[in-house]
Amino acid sequence: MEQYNPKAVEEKWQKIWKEKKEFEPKGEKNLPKKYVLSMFPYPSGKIHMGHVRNYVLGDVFARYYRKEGKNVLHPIGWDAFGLPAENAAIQRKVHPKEWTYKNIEEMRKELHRLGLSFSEEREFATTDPDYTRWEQEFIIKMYENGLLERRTQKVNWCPSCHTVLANEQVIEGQCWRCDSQVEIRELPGWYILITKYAEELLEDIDKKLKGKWPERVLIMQKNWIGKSVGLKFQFHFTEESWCKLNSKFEGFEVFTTRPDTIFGVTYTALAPEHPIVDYLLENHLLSPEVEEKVRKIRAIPPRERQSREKEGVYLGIDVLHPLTGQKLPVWLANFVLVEYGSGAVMAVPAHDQRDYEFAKKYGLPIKYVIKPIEGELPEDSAYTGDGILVDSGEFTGLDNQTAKEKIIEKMEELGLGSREVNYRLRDWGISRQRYWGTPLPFIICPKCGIVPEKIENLPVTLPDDVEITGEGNPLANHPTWKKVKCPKCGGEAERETDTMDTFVDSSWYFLRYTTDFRKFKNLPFRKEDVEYWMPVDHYIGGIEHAILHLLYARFFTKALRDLGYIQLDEPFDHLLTQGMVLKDGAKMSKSKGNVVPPSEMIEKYGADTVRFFILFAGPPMQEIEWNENGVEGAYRFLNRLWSNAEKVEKSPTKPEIDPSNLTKEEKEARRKVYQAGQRFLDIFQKELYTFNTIIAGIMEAFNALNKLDLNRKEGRKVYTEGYWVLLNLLEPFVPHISHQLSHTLFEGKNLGKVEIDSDALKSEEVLYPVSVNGKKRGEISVPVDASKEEILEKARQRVEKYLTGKEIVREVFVPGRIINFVVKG
RNA sequence: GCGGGAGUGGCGGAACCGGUAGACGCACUGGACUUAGGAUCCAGUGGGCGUAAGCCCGUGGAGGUUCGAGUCCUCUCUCCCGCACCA
Repeated sequence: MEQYNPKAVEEKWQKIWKEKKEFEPKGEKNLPKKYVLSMFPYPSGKIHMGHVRNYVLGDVFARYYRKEGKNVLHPIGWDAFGLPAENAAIQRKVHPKEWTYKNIEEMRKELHRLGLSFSEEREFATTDPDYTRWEQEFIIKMYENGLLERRTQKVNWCPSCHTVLANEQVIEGQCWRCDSQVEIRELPGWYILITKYAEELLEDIDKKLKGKWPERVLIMQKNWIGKSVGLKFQFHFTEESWCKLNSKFEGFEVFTTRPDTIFGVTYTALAPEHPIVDYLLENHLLSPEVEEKVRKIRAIPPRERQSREKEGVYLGIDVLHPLTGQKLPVWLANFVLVEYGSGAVMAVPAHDQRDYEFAKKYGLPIKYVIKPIEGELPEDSAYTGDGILVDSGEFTGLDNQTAKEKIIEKMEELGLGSREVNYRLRDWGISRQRYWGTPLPFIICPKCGIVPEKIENLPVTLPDDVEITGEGNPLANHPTWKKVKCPKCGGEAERETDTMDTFVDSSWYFLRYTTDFRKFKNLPFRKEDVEYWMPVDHYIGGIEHAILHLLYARFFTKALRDLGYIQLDEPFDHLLTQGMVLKDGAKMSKSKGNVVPPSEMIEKYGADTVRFFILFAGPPMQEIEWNENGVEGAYRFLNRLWSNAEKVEKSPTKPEIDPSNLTKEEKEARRKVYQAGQRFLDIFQKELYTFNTIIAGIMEAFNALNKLDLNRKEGRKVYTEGYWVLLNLLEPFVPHISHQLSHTLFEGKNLGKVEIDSDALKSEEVLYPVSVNGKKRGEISVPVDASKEEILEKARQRVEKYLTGKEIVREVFVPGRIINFVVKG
């Protein structure tokens, strides 16, 4: 037999699969379906190990389900808008479009080289005008239905990318893409009102995703949405303060999650950017010293304030406590956030750590209104636990949880406040002041205001003749592109020159795949196709998308549902977040110089070896360490698999085996083969996905086969049967070598649904460990049908020396498991 | 600080419902073949003691429950990840 030549084998099968269109989904809608999707890549031009792991995992699922006879949709596409294309344009003077489509070509080739079973007819790039056309329609519909608006507000500005970022894209004050320090600017922009779906997005986490998505992703999303329930109420100014403010402000609103501590309020605090502070400054109502202090605090960016000490100043105005009528000072405090709640708080230093520190610093009174049920109030901090109310008027004596409710009710009854739900989630800013993105299909008319582009004029496409310098917005700088007639009045107007965040593009691509859209051009996707294929059964991707992409995609699905496009609440049924591929304990990156290019590894060992190693190195969720020795090990196994195939007796049918003629070793080998098969099925069906242990089982069975005496006719039959089964099990993991061997040995007839010979799994002998007082002292092998008494007798003999002179207090016999004698003396 | 996850040989990792800890692979050691081997094959490989049979110890640490604990409970240490002045 020839030597194992992975390159030749792999290229051969990749060609066959491509020619036969082996991996296209079938049109028949009565077949049971599985939709397997790995998150689509940004076409940077080169694949990295993270991609390899991502797509190989998806491929394993896809191939498994095809084996099971399912109709499988396993598509690929390109998340192709984005800044790197513009950076390339600046650095290398290539047009973003040219650069992008060239990269797609290259990456498609590299992925193809891995033998991934993708559908080709469903492939597209988000930059295709066919795709942007529908996205623009969705955006217009959202606008018409109050889910999108244009407004001017403070935004995160990345000075390096020259664009605005969504809150989700700012990580610890830095740009998610380039790590630059983000600045706050006031700019007009487009906002998707994702906050309208905050409650549903939160609810469905427990209702629909629990148990099927990794727990930590769900927790991250919950935290991001950040729901809190409490009381909203007004503080009214004292007569004097009201006059001071020229009767412009009655008071201000606060939000608290601790209405039970309302009797402990000793002061109130406003955010530095609060409108009342603005008014005080503008109208010079502060003393020079106070004004200076306020200006100083306001000069520090909110981000930076976090790390600073609590600081503030009394603003010279006072409010009245809504229940006690007590006069309370109004302070400005640097720890109050303008964007949360109403930008003002009631301060309860006794029961809130921040208020406590502030009060201590400025000598403000501290009034305790909750007493712990056990123990004492802390000496030098706030008491934030539960307890009994004291000094709280009619609520004194209640436990604080009950008091929370009662106080809210009371405030509502008196018309002083109301129950309020607050979310941390902000609206999704989708404006990007860049060229290479989907144009926002709106026209700003001096007469009519904002006017959506007419649907029949979609898509709004990008001009090809642009100059990309990195300075300013290329579309805004284009001499003619933005100059249009208003679709409504026909007058001179201007196109919106912002393009969309690329996360919009990736928020619905999985719907597009469901339809053979080259055939059905007049729709973004067919309803019946979406109904059949969605939700995605297995979605596989990196944990870095835990919030960003996954939250946006969930929102988009719900929004499109409410716009009447689909009937679906959640897009992704099961989510698998794969761990990173590390090298020398660190993420592979150019700056660390520890990148292992997949293409080199494939060239050297073949795609099957790379796939095998990645799957064997650890469970999918866990990080794995790239280890060339391990790769060698994988390569060695495939070589052995290849060269030992010559011992197999070629046959288009599985050999018939009569177990009564077999030696103990032969039976054991068969058992291991079918155990591997059983494990294979269990790991898919029980949703464990620990493919590393399937592979270990296959290796174990393979080792047992190779110990057989092949001079015996029965031995050769068992060996052949073993190959028949194991090649089938290996096929999702290492498809090329499996198909090749299967083809030459069995005419490809062994690849199909995995079937288990359950008789082969049974063993005639059972091995029992025998322990005395829980310590293993020996083992016995007994026939499966032996009686309990026979087994115990044999066990007693085996460990006799530990029993003599002792009294057996108890004999523990767990059938099929263990024997334990408890002795005394 | 809050939330989540994890600690098992020299390494990556196995261990179903509490039932032989270390499957499988890497690395290592010895041997075979060989001019040679970094190729391949065979054998060994948690630690300690012992010529051996065997004995003792062992899943971060300390307790506990149990005939029996890597697995369950309490306390504790360490590491990783996420969020972080959200009222």
